Amino acid sequence: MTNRTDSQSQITSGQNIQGRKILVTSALPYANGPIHMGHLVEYIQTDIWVRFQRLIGNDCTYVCADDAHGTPIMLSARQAGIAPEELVGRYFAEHQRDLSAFLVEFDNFHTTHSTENREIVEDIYARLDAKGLIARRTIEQAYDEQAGMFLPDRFVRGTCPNCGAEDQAGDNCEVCGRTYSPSEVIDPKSVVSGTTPVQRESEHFFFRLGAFEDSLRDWTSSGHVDAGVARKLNEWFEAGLQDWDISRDAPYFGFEIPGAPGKFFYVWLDAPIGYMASLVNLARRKPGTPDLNTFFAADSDADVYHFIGKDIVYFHTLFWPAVLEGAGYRKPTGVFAHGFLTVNGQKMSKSRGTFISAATYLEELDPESLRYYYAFKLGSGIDDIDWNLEDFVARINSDLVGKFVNIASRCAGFISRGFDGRLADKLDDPELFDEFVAAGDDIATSYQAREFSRAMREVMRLADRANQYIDEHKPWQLVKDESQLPRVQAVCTQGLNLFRVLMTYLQPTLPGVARAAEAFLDIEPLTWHNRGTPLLGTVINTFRPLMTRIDEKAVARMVEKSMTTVPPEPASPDGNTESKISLDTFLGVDLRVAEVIAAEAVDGADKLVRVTVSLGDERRTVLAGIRTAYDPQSLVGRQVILVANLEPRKMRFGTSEGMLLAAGSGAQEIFLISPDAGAQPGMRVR
RNA sequence: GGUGAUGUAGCUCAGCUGGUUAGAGCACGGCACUCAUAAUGCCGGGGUCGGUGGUUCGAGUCCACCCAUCACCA
Repeated sequence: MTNRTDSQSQITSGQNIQGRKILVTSALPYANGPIHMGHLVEYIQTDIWVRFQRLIGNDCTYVCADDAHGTPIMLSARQAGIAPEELVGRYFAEHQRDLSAFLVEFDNFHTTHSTENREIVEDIYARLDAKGLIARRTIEQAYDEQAGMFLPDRFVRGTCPNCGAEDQAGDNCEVCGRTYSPSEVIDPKSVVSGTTPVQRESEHFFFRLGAFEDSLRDWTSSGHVDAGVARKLNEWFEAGLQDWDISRDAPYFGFEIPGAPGKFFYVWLDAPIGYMASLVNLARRKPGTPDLNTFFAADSDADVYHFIGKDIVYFHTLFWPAVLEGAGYRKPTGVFAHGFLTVNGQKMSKSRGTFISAATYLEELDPESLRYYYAFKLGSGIDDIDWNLEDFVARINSDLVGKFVNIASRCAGFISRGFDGRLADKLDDPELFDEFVAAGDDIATSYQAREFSRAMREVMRLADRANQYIDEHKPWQLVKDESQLPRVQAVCTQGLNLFRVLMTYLQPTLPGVARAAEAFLDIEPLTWHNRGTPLLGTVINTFRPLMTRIDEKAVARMVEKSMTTVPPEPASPDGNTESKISLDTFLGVDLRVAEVIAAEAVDGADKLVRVTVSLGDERRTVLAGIRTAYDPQSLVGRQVILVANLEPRKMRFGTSEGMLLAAGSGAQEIFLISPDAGAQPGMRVR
């Protein structure tokens, strides 16, 4: 970077923020699932920032793409019985539909599975290789012989070598938190085929990240990332930078490495390059738009900003800048990381109905409500933000409808009814108007620094002020006195002008409302610069509600729709029975009255009984470890309680489709639970 | 396990480099108004700023330890 203080101030203080040529990206959504509320934090944050840049007159290009490669996509497609290209194609359309419904406005949305991306990836790889930055080494990796493929760490599961917890991922244990390699796992199983993987050798290609340590230390400490991220990066520097494995063996959905048959580029190499590919695709489709060199040439003086989640900081602040530098490109101006979304203070959960997809949200609620709520919560840091549903309803109804839109709503009627929609020729209180205009400087600084919550608070403070102003002058009383009519017109013109200034400030956050407001006021698109010129003497249109209140029932319906019957998460990883669960968690367990219609001892297992139960309209087979206490024959005809939505569990003797509730410590001490007389098979227990 | 972040009124959050009686919005109580999508305005109750100890003339703000929650560990 040639100008350290300049780029630093761009991030932190909001100075020198105009007259820039800017490229902005959001991280690429993985083409393996729908867009959900967590994704939207990032797209909405980025979109608001981009719209702000354009509003103040910067030349801002916003690109994104689907991240289409990698093992999970390959396996999902295989499971669905379709080609990966087809799977990816479905999400490509769906992702764009959902994001655009939330008013996220890309200049281009491309895919990493594209000719542009292949060209750039191959070119960058060739440049790195020519500089001796690619090392080749043989490594040992878990291999699934039945599926005929090498297994990523997370696709191996087994017993933790440290604490003995069962069914843990191949790279770390959720119970004790220890990290390890898949070869250390006890009794490992492939997630793909269920067989035991073997260790097999393969040659891999590595990017020599360590060669960039000095450069990266310099880059990360000179204002291109926020303080919290810089602290995190320090940890990694302390640990030492290791070479980065950028190749994967066939079968793999991705780009084959030129000159290395059967070797593919790792998805995380080609994903960020997808930013470039999207830009190039845009330039090819629309002549006259900026091209790759505009932003990425080593001597480019344009800005490049990446918005990402905190989980992928590593890739964007170490690998990516190093790859760029190694390939002779410039490094990003800023990498902005945000936190995760929690809902009602907890991780999004399918069983609680808080794992909400964009599509489900849109069935019930207005996208701009979410944009405002996120903006109200977002700062520049990597803290998680919480979507508290109750607070959400109150916030939108009170801030947006009760305060902000209300300013226009309560003034418009007087102007329409009394003055044929014509505004007064001068403001009633120019000083107050100027105050509103002046506040825009701080608000701009907040937007620029991604302190959206600060900006929203300031706008709402002004909205309160505007309502106070109207209340002080009481046009509804003035209107009763004929001689005061000019005052009525002036006061309401003032109110509408205050509204217009605030609408300008909210335009990045509420672009749809802004468009409707422009139509209502019959004005050209709002800009930050023309906000100081009051709207006088013109005719406005009839006011129509710009936003409507949220009905909390709609929120409840959305949660209801998002609820899926999956087993609840384990109460507590350390097995602590004292820990509390929520009512929702408990209700996630589907307990049913069941009648035993057959039971037999399982050959070869001295504890198991194969129990067939009826739920009325459905039969289940359960392998129950109760033989030490019950004679199978004695069970037939009695009623028991079945955990009906337990994930089916494969055992050596077959699959168990549920669990019977029983008290006791095991062995002889097993006491099955039964309902009182009168219960019918299939009845829900709660 | 290591590292990091967070913990301020019922809820969601501000509190910059330590400085007079700790703030906002929502919720709640009272009053006023009736233009507005039962919106708005005024007044009010409510917090030992996670805990303990320390530095300081003075700490929500700095330090140490502890507790809780969350995240990251290529």
